[in-house]
Amino acid sequence: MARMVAERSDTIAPLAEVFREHGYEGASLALIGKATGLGKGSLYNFFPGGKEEMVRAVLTEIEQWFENAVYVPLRSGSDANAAIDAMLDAVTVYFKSGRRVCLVGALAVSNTRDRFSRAVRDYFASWVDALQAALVRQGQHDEQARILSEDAVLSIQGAIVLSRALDNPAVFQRAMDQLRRRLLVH
Amino acid sequence: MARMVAERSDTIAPLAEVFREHGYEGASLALIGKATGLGKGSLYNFFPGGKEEMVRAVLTEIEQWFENAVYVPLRSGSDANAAIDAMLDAVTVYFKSGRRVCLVGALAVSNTRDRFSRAVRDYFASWVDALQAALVRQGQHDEQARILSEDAVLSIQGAIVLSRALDNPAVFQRAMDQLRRRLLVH
DNA sequence: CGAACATTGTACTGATCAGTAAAGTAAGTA
DNA sequence: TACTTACTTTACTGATCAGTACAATGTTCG
Repeated sequence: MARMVAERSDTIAPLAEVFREHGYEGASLALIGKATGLGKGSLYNFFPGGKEEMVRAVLTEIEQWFENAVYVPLRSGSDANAAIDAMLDAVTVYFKSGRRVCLVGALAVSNTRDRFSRAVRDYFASWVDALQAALVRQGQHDEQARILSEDAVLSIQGAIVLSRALDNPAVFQRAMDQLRRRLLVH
Repeated sequence: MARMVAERSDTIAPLAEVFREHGYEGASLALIGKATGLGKGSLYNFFPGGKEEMVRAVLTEIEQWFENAVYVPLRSGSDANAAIDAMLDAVTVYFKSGRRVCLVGALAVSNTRDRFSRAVRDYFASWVDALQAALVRQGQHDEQARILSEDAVLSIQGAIVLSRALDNPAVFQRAMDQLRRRLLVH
């Protein structure tokens, strides 16, 4: 049949969006097909492991994006303060002020948690560790930096939940402002 | 057929648990039947509206529990500080230090959000408002109390996500300790 | 007793689910 | 030109989905 020369990599973004909007179970192959513009045949050609492989591909992509855009600057940026500030800007854009769900966070509270538990744990552990490293470079003690970095990551996740629940992006914005006050050295 | 004289109210608790564990879409009638010990006939006898009515019944029950155990003391308890302290104790037990998911929070990030958006919004709005009232009684300004109460509710939701993701209830505990420091007047 | 009613199990509906099989088509390559 | 490989469509599988229909049973009350 007609070839559309689709590339596997082109499917990741729409795949991510459909999993974010409908969750793992809620994202049916019909929905996935509509979102990607691909039929089942193409989908199983690119992802022989089915939905599970699709989610893993999406998680890998997300992990890489955060690694480059967030974790690397936090771990080894020349200016720790600037890296933290950039992180807060980046997540505000990435999560669209709470209008966009965090797929990894959603997986963490779903029944599919066990299936992707390692990826979920790694994502959050890397984030907390990277932020802790930046806070230590700022001059904070290890324990205090740990508490602050856990608090920051958890606040971002909670801000997504609450701003969506109240249907009010300003809640997300206020939470980010609050984090700036707590994390940045003036 | 044999009667087991089940009461509708007896089904709410197992219903809540199965929705928490599997989400709205993931909780199939087969799962629900197993959790409640009831067949489809009984389930549809008690809840003619099907799954949607079951979730609404659960949400009503949750709302009432929080109203009595948390919101009322926050809004009008004689000791605002004690009410906030009791709230933090109550949620630690209720959410089992993050091992138990918040159904309302999970609905807020799922695609079924629209269907239950009013109940979800009301739950969180009541919580934030009640906590704000307690903080104002403590002597805080309205705006600062608002920011603090949003921050507290969002931190609890985020603590559930992060402690589940890291599979570590201590994360939840540390978050509650942090909240105690921020909310309580010493 | 017997009628009205509430509760329950079973069997069914049609829709949708994830996944498979295979044939068809294009592009690249020898 | 012939062959291989990559991609796509179509049609199908059997399982499961939510929900319905209904008969069988018990309880309650006149």
